Amino acid sequence: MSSVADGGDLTAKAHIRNAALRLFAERGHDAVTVREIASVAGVSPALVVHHFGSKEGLRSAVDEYAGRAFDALFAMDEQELAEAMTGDNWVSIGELFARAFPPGSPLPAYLRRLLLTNDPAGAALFGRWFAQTRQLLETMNQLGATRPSGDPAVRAAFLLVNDLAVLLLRNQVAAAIGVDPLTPQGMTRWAKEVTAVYQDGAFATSPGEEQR
Amino acid sequence: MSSVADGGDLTAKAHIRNAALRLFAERGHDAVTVREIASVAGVSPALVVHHFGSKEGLRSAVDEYAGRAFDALFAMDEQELAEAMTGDNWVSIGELFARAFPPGSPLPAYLRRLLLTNDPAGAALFGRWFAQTRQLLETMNQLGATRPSGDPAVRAAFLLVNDLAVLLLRNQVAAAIGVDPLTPQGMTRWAKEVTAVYQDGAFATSPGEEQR
DNA sequence: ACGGCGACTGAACATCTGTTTAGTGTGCTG
DNA sequence: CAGCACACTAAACAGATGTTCAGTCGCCGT
Repeated sequence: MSSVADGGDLTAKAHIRNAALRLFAERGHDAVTVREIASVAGVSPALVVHHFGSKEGLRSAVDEYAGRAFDALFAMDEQELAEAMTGDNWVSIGELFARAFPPGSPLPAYLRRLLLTNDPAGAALFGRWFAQTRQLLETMNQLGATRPSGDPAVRAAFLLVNDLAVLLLRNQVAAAIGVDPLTPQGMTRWAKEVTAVYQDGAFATSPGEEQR
Repeated sequence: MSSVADGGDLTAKAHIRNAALRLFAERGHDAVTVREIASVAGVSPALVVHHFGSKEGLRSAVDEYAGRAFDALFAMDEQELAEAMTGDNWVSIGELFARAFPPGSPLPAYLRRLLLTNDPAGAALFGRWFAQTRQLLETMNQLGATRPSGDPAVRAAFLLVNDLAVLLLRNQVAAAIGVDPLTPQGMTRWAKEVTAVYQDGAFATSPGEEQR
């Protein structure tokens, strides 16, 4: 769990996994060499294949490890979550991330790789999150906390994808608005706008136009 | 412009650029070899470095080419665009893409790579789009088409990022809702929900107050 | 016809890649 | 203590990688 004390009492295998996670997240799987991972982990290249069979084995081990960490974010009681989300209090995935991981964690960046390199691990993760979002909205709907939608699947995908966008484009957003949206300050600024739009909309309902 | 007749009267240099664009978009810069690009383009590996100096040179040539194509999407008259966007008619970036590029175009996937890797080309592109989105909202605001926001920068980033998310997560979204959101059918389904949320919000206004 | 020039190629080169092999030390178990 | 399993390493290997080199071909102006 902790990534602050990387020189702690971790096993060499864990060191390798952590080094690979960080390097994969920063530069992508193919741009990172086994020798590099081994060097960062402070071991010999031969040891990483000894422990993980191959570079591909290491990759899937990291995928599984990261996937487990991500799923833990969503593993809260859904009913409780739905009740906490009354109207003006949308808990975004970004907030869950910032709450669970230390500031310098490579996990957000790894999620980006996972989702954008269309590998099966990312697809599976997205599928699970989509199902959970959809169910969450259904529950909130029954609580009267949401406006009903004519297309619940697309509505859920839209909200999920919007949340993920902040994670995926974190760096670009930070450069644009001047503050990292995953820091506390950035998050409150971001959340205020998200809440405003999700509550009242962004467009003026035009005076003469028809109301749907 | 045209990518339909790839075997047409294009110069070999253009063939190489196109092949690289497609392969880079599909599998990432580092996972593609010069020999592979040459093979797809039907030329020798030596020719690609003859024309582009190095693999890195080819990469930046492709970046520039793609960036030009992307910017062309936004190069419409802003005032006109703002007026077209009255309330229930938000023209998303995804729609601009689908309107400009043929279905099988590698450009959406390349945009994903561009924004995913933190290379300067992607950052510059996002910066330009952010500025344009912000100005568009400002214009729409003056036309009374939008609800004013307390934080225009974040509002613009939020809307831009939401649009981009559909492009970035296109495959996952397609798997989740059962239709590619960049096809006409997918776009109308998606746009309907986006419009609904942007117009009326997604949450019920606080319980006990004003149910529709 | 000729000379030059640029597109284009096959083969070679040095380097880097993931992986293998053979081996060293170390701690645990009988 | 003997035996053994396991973490770990240095060195080497085969193949792939980006790039270079020497040279061929075909076109175009003179």
